[in-house]
Amino acid sequence: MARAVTERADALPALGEVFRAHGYSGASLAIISEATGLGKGSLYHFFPGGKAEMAEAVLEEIEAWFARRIFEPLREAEAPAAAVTAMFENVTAYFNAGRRICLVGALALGDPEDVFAAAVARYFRLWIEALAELLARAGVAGAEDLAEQVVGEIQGIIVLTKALDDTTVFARRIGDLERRVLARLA
Amino acid sequence: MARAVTERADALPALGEVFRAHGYSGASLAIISEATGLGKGSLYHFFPGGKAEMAEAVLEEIEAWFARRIFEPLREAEAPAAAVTAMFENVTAYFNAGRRICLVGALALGDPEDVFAAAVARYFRLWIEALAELLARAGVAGAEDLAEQVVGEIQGIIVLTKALDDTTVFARRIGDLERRVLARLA
DNA sequence: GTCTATAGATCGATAGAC
DNA sequence: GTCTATCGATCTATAGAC
Repeated sequence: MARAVTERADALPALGEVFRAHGYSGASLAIISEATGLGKGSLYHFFPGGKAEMAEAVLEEIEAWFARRIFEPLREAEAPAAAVTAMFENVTAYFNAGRRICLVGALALGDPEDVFAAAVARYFRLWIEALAELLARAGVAGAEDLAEQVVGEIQGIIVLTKALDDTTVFARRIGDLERRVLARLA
Repeated sequence: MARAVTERADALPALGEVFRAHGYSGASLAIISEATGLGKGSLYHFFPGGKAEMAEAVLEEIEAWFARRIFEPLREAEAPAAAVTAMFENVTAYFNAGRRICLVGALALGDPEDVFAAAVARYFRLWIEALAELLARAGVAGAEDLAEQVVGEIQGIIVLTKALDDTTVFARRIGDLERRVLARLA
């Protein structure tokens, strides 16, 4: 039996899935309440700022996850090829091999009034910087350009996988992308 | 002075921009009414099915535009390099050099209950098929793979450009992508 | 902390005058 | 075809008992 929801952080995973499934505007408090198992009273107790604060908390958790599992390993890596492979493994795990979309990317496209624009921009900037730094250390020419291309391409793969409702697209395109990046390290 | 709205089609451009800016769930009839200059009475006169019919009509118009300006030229092209260049020119024009997002991609990520899933999937399938056919005729090995990669990468570029709020990302990445595709034609 | 009840606004959609 | 008025549902958010 899962631990009961006794603090904000316990509700974040379910909150993330709700926003992924319905978008920010489409995620009503009724849906959120059902998905988290928390009544409105509890939700506003944990998130006095309402839906906006819930989404912000989810974005913070996502950035923390990527910082720990993606950005920092890239910065601290000593073997570039292994670091690239590890990044794609973690990306594949996080996006559940294409069954899960990127909430940050979805908010980039669908954010009403750009309320989360700063957090969205920071996520992508941090990712590109960390990858570019690794590629530069590996002696790749145009490291910044390649990093920008790779991070963008991952987002495109997620869009395409969801659009075609076909997870083989994700596996095929992520595998191909990884091979192309590794080839640049030689 | 612009022609008055006297038929469905006249309202589609404004409708498209509303859905792009607010998403499907976030586009309320109040916003739609203001953006189109049509009262609710007129909106329901033109679109008896309400918001869902408006979005479907927009998607149909988008597919028609891409069919005429992107898919068919790819299929009918005799000079592959010129066709690729023309595709990227039309894509850049359509997405206004990165200032405009792809509504189909946004619906792929944010569609509630996947109401438009079939239209979304068809759009991407048609694009990939048309491009793959051209690449195969040009003798490119793995034409289907490259086409899938390119169409996905364009979506990623749009996401990244919007996320970073920087149209130089679009110009840089689309230019680079075009060069990489042209290199495969040699 | 969690619950019910409900406020107050806005939602999509309809009706009917013009 | 377009307008205003309005319906009933749903929305976010709050209040107050427990």
